[in-house]
Amino acid sequence: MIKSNIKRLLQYRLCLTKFKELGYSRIFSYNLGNEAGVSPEQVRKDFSIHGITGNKKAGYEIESLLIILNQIFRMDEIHNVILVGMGHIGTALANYNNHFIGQNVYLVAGFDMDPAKQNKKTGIPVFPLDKLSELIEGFQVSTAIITVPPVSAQEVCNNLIDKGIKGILNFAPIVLKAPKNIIVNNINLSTEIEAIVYYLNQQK
Amino acid sequence: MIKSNIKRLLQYRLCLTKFKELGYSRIFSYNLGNEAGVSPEQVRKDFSIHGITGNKKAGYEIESLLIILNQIFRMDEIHNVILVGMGHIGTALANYNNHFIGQNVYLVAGFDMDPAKQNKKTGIPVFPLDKLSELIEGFQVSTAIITVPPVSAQEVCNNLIDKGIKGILNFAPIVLKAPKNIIVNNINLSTEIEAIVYYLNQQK
DNA sequence: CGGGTTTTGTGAAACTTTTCTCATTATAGT
DNA sequence: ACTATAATGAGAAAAGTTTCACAAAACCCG
Ligand SMILES: NC(=O)c1ccc[n+]([C@@H]2O[C@H](COP(=O)([O-])OP(=O)(O)OC[C@H]3O[C@@H](n4cnc5c(N)ncnc54)[C@H](O)[C@@H]3O)[C@@H](O)[C@H]2O)c1
Ligand SMILES: NC(=O)c1ccc[n+]([C@@H]2O[C@H](COP(=O)([O-])OP(=O)(O)OC[C@H]3O[C@@H](n4cnc5c(N)ncnc54)[C@H](O)[C@@H]3O)[C@@H](O)[C@H]2O)c1
Repeated sequence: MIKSNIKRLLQYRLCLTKFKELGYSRIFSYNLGNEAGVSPEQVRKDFSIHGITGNKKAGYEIESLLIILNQIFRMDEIHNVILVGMGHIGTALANYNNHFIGQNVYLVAGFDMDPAKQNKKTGIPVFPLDKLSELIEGFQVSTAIITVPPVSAQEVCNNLIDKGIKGILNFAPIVLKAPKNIIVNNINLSTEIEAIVYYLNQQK
Repeated sequence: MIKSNIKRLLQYRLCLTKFKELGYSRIFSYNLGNEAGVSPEQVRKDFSIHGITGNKKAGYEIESLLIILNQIFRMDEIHNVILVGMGHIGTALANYNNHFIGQNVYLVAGFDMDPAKQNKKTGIPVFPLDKLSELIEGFQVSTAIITVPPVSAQEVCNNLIDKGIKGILNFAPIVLKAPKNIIVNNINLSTEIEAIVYYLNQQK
């Protein structure tokens, strides 16, 4: 019960917010599963892992579910995040800053080796790399997003870990190497598309 | 042996290209696994599922591995893809067009409801939605990327399926509902960050 | 108030994926 | 040519994840 359970809980949280906005106050595992694209049993198992219980026949109360989920994900604390590489993807993420779920994740600064990017107004202030230490300490940042070209990604990763970063979301199409105590999440958008193309070809 | 096996094969392919560029001609499961972030046994299992074999003591020949992987992923065929929603993420993807792995995935057109986006020069031509049918048929497109706000995503999805799209990569933070024969890959970038924050909090 | 219905919670079963183990064999060195 | 070595391939075991199945509880309605 590791990654997938956590990602599903975050999805449930999103769905519950939606149901709440629609005026619902209670929900059944069946409806939540339907919205989140999983089976009702999966929903109940996911909840039971975290000791979340509902009421037989009456399902779950949305409001209290959200309170528990917010506790699990520390939605009361602010988590400052930095972004290295203010190119296309980096800029897209920077502009999304005020949408990050629940507003408990904040992109506080971007970094780029290119001085031209350091002036660009992109939702967050952009700095040269020699300001890394200062800002990581100043904003108590422990999570970073890497959006530099693959050839520089490992070097940037090492640098970030050296400066105290503990969690990394990497968009460069390589698998970053890092000590086991560092949380690394590698996302490869090209692979996500290629995989769809593969499955479509299989169907034929 | 489903999604993860395929994603790993695509990653191996990327790593092998890199090793090839570095001048290597043979590789061991140990080295490939190391580069791709998995165990050597996993590499061999992944290969054996697709009937790929190497040589005892001498490992795998990179060139022939790449040929087989290219066959598995139909790298010889061109796969045209469209993009709906030319906002921040859509534009980032459009500008990445000529980098998509192996150059067998092409973004041929973007679509947006906003006429202002239809003029913008962003790597690919952008059209209004009423041109969907025409371009899907003209370019024989079966895969689409959805980068519209969540509130419009399901509607766009239905529209695309209606026009003949069979595979969808969705960036809107909802789980799209689609018939079982349609391949849907939902990516939620916010969740990817939130998950890292969660694991970091767990460590403390 | 009590029987019928609905939904939860969970242990067991089924299934999937990864790791372990080791016989086998290709290669390199002697 | 022979031997030692090093790596694969695959079956078995382990670990992880999802689905099944059903008892128990809460609610509704008569
Ligand atoms: N744009 C996409 O749609 C897309 C899709 C798949 C993968 N990716 C990957 O995401 C990453 C970013 O893509 P992009 O399109 O935004 O690239 P980009 O070229 O637009 O941006 C890269 C930025 O990183 C900066 N940079 C380079 N080296 C640096 C370093 N050592 N330190 C700090 N900054 C540095 C550059 O100045 C540039 O601003 C790449 O690894 C790319 O392969 C992007
Ligand atoms: N930008 C990010 O970093 C980021 C992060 C996480 C999730 N997302 C998600 O990705 C999606 C796109 O994000 P974005 O930042 O690019 O948004 P955006 O607002 O910049 O772009 C959305 C685009 O979609 C167009 N659009 C809206 N409704 C449409 C419709 N019915 N048909 C066609 N086009 C339509 C708009 O005109 C706009 O150009 C959103 O669902 C967002 O929640 C984005």
